[in-house]
Amino acid sequence: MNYEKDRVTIYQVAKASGVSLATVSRVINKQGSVTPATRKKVEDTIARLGYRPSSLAQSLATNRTTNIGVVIPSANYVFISNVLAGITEVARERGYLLTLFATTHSREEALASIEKVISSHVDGVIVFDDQLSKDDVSVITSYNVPAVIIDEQVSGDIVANIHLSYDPLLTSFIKQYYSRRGNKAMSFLHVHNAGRLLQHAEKSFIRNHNELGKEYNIINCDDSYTRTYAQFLEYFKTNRSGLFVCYRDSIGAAVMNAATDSGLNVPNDVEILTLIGTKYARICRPVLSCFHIDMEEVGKRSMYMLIDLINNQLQERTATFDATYSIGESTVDRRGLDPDYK
Amino acid sequence: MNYEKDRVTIYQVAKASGVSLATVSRVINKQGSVTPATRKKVEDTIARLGYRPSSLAQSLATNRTTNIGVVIPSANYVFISNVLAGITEVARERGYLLTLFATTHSREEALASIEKVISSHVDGVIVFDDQLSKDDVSVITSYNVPAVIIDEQVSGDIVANIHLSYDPLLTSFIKQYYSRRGNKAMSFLHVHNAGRLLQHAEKSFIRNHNELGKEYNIINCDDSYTRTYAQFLEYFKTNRSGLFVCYRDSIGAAVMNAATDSGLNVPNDVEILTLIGTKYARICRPVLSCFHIDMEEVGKRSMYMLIDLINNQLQERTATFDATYSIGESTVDRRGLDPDYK
DNA sequence: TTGTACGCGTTATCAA
DNA sequence: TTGATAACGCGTACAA
Repeated sequence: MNYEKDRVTIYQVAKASGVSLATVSRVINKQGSVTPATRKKVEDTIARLGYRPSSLAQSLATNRTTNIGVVIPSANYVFISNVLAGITEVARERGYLLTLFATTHSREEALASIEKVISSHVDGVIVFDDQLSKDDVSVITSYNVPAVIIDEQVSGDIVANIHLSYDPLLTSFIKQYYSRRGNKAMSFLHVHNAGRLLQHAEKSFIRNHNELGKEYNIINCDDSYTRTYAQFLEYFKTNRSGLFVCYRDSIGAAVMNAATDSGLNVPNDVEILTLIGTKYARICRPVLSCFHIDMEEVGKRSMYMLIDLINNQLQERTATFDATYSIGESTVDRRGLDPDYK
Repeated sequence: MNYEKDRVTIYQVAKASGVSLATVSRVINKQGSVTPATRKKVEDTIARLGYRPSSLAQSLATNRTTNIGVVIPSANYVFISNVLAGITEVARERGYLLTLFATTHSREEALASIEKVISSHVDGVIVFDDQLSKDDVSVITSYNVPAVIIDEQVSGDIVANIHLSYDPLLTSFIKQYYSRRGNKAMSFLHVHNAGRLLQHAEKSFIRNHNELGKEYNIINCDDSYTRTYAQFLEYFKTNRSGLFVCYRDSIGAAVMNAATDSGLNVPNDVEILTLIGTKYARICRPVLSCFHIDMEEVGKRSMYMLIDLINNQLQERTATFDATYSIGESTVDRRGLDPDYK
């Protein structure tokens, strides 16, 4: 194996086949007319020399990269990697490559990502990042890069939005809870810097309680199973009941296990609701009740929308995914939610 | 916002600033000497025009992309996304962009990915894919692309390997189990097409049993929580005990929950061991006993090795990650494993 | 059907 | 300190 082999160029292939590089270009792009004989001749030398076209040069010449940028927090959450899996699948199927622009919880780095997106010449970009505002995203589109934004409304000619709808479900959950026989105090687990999705849910939680004139708690906790588990082991020494609305399954499981391990009964003493439920809600005992959106589907859909956007044939610029209530064993009420409940 | 704005080129910046494009190039690359006055002049027009250098053209000219390719199965496993998270973090910290080459369980697509890796001009590649053999990977390095291979041994000048070591731990687990008081029949859960890692473990499982002259079972199951749960709900109607070695936490949880829900006691009737344990092992009740390697650390390490490899200053071409035994409640023995146990 | 010549947006070498 | 000019590897009108 020759590791020092320099990149074989189209020019070398042309020379070795005794044709011009234009002909080689026609062969590899399968367009324009080429005699079967010359085609074979060229294909043979391509195979012999191990020629691989430089996508860099191709992109520069055609102004297309067949690369899609994906802006996501590097955070290692299951629901994020689910979105990524969906994006990945469609990308593979449609022949796109994915460039990852990972952000952190730092806003500066998020902005730096935007610069890189613009520089990188991607054909389009999918943004699923809580740190970026509308204006930040507009910068991208102002450079003529089509964008699909998940969970944030941005307008423009080459933008599409995907809306993740949790609020109506949460509203009806709260209202029905109190109207039926909600006797436990409700607490919302606030996680610092966990992003827009959680913020919206928290606002909705508070608003609903205010409207109903009900007391509620906001409990600060870390976005970590271990620490939240420890925290609630302590908590349940003095508090022996409650309904807890949690961000992710890990957090919900932490509260639930802490309750169970404190000798409390779930759901009779303590109820748990998880906002972003994944398949891990089901492996818990008791099974976690959760709100659920198929994030892989969200990823697929955003990719399909983006491709249509790129090809200028996107009809509907907004897609909404409604969360559903996955009834587990960590809540008392098993009747489901009426979405039209007033 | 002007969406029709064409890409501003270095040439336009030069013209607008009244300098040559060579000077602009010096300014954006901060090298060569430029008068503070001209520098400011250029920087101002860059800001005014909203110029962003094309990384495409830069890469073509410098023959460096600052892009790292990542070849992983699109499969949506937690341990894979953990690796990706580790890679991502170091990439961000070191200013590399990531290009994702997702493969499926189809070998053809895996080979297609290799072609794309070569075409894409990445500065290096990290391969964590069970479908690719040594020879496939050698193709990449033969094109002068440095590579770090996870869980497969490939040799060459510009290759580094990361070895995930489960076998010794599994061996001592099995030996100690029988030498102490292992009275339950051991079963290995075989998942079709789950890749090399599981294959190795299965081989090791069988070899150890043969050496000890012990009976064992191989049980085929799907790589899905739901289906495996259903399967074992059925299974436990007739089989009321056993020790089950499972691939991932989901599978282990499926068997465990099926056992518990069948009125069996874990670990007294049924014991469970998970090979690739993640943090989700701990949210289960009982807590799953598992073998564990910090996959995020694996990702980070592979990135560090690759960067060193690219810069020609990698000392140690092989890194080994030894699995540790995370003792949970799904196995009877809580004494841990002696790695030197014969 | 095939070849010539130019452009894509940079970097880098060499003069000035 | 600056400015021409030649690469980098390819696509593509246009001409032959």
